[in-house]
Amino acid sequence: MAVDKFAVESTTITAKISAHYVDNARNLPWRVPPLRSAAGERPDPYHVWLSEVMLQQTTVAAVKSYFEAFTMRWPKVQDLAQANEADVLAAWAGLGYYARARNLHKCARFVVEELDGSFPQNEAELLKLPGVGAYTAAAIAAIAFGERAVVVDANIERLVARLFAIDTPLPSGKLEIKQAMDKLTPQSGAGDFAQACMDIGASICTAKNPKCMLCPVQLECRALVEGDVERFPIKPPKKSKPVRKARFFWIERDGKLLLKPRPEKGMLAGMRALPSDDWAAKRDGHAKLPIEGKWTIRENIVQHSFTHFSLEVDMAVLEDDKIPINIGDNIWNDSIWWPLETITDAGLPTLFAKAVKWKLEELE
DNA sequence: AAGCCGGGGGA
DNA sequence: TCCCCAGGCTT
Repeated sequence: MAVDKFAVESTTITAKISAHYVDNARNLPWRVPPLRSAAGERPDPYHVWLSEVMLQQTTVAAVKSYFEAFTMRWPKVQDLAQANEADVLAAWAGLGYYARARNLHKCARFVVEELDGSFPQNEAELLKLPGVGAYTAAAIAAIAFGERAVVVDANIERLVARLFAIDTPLPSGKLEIKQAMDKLTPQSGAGDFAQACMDIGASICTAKNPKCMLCPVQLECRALVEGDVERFPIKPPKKSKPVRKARFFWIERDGKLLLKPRPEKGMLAGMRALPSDDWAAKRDGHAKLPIEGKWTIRENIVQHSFTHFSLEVDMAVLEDDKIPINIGDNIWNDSIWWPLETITDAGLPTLFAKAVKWKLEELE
C-alpha cells in the first residue's frame, strides 16, 4: 500500500511549526500567548476582528499604537457602533486604506444592531460582514472561535510556496497554496497554528534574506533544497508608477485653516483634507485658483507615494488678510474652519499632514 | 482577472 | 531607492 509521503511530510511540518510557536510567539496586544491558549483561553472576538482589519496590508509595527488607541477609546464593539463615523475616520488617519475604517464602523453597527453585539462564530457568516474577506473570515473563525479554518495571508502564502516549491505564478498559485495549507492545518488549534505560520513568515521566512538557519522546518523545505528560496512565490512583474502633480490651497483666517472633506469616492474618500485641485481624477495641471486674490505659489513642497502613482505637491497660499468668513461656503458647501492649534486632531491623511507640517515649519 | 485603494518600515 | 505588508471591494 502506497504511503502518501506528502501527508507524512505535512504532519511533520505541522508538529515542528507548532512546537516552535510555544517558545517563539510574538507578544502582541491582541493575542493570547500560546500556553494560555493551549489552556483554553481565547481572545476577545472584538479585539481579534479589530486587529485583523487593521493588519490588512499593514505591518504589525504600524498597527500597534492604533490598536491601543481604538481599544482605549472604544473598549467594546457597542462603543464603536455608537461613535460618529467622522471620529472613526479621524482616528484611523495615517493608517491608510480608509475604506477599512468605513467598513469597520458599518460592521460594528451591524453586529450590535442585528446580532445583539456578538460576532458570528463561523467562517461563512463572518465572510458576510463588511470589510471581512476570505483571509479575515478564516483568521477570526480560527483565532477567536477555534474553528478549523484554513488561513492564508501573505506570510503563509510565502512560507507554504517555499515549503512545497509551488512555482505556479500568483495569483493562480493561490489555490495550490491554500490546498497545501489545508493539509498542514491541524484539527484543533488552527488559530495558533496560523499565527505560528505568520510569525515564521514575518521573522524568518521573509521576502528577502530569509533566515533559513533559524527555521524550524528548514529540513522539510523544498525551496531550500533547490537552493533558491527567494524565488518563491512567483509573482507577476510589477508595473511602473507614474508621477503626477497636485496643488493644495492654503486658506487661513484668524488662526484657522480652511479644510474641505474629500469626495465620498476615490482617493482618501471622505477624509478631511486641504482644498486641492482634482489631482485624484488624473487631471494634472488643472490647478485653477478657487477664488480671486493674492496667491503665492510654493513649488514641490511635498512628495508622496501611493500604491499606483506618486505625487509631487505644490501649495498655493492665499495672502489676503481680509478673507470673508463665508469664503468656504461660497466655493464649497461642506468646508470647515479648523483652528491651527489643534490641527493634529483633524484626522488628516498623511499626504495632507505632511503639507501642513511643511507650512507651519516654513513660518519659523 | 485586473484595477483601485495608503502608508510606513526595512534593506 | 525599492519592496512589501495578518487584503477587500469593484468592475
